[in-house]
Amino acid sequence: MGTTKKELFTGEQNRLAGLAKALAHPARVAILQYLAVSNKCVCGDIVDELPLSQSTVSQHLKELKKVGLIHGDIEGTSICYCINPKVIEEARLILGKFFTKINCC
Amino acid sequence: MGTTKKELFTGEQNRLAGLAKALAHPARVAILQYLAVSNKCVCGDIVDELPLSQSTVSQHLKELKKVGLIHGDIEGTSICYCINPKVIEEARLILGKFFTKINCC
DNA sequence: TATATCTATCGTAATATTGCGATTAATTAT
DNA sequence: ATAATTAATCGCAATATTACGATAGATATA
Repeated sequence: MGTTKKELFTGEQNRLAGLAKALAHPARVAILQYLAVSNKCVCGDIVDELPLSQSTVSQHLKELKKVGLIHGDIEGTSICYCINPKVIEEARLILGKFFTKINCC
Repeated sequence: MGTTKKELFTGEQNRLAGLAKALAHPARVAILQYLAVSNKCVCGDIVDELPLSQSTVSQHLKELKKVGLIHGDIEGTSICYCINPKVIEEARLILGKFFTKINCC
């Protein structure tokens, strides 16, 4: 046990849950906000921006990458992280649709 | 360690993360969807609806209650769970605002 | 080549989550 | 009063998450 029984739910329910999970930590919310305001695809100074260690930030970036919300491109010695607008839009749509249907009653 | 350092982030970032966390499991997504479609404030037959045990469902309901997305009122021997439209609206607004700001670049 | 910088990953520890069965507490029905 | 139903909670086990320091691998610079 301890593992979510994903196979018992629909693909959409799992996708929504997966996207929500990516946003379920304030550090990851902060990372996305930071990437958004620094219009240039900001790289590893996310670490300087956040009050967390380099390895911890790296782990959070990995989570965001996993669901596709960001992607990282090698830029010399550092890595340039960018928001993936398509997945942001997907998340907006899925969550928007969800709330619309929920709010009906 | 193992605990999120909430104090290092803003109230809004933590609230967004908290609401997202509530949606970060397909069972809780399914519960909210079920409560929404069954227009009468449905009670404990959520358990029959979900492929999980009674105690597990109860735990998920507790999570949803914790952030305020639902509330339960005693109705005789059973408990009537309802969606809290105000918190649904709050979540919609917070997430909507978030995605609008993120999607700008 | 040697050195510095950057980031991923490993190893470890603490805590949280998910899930279940069993029990408990409360209410309703007999 | 007793039995049945409902839902929360307890106890337990397995796995996941969060966080850090240390290390490793890659690329740039001296």
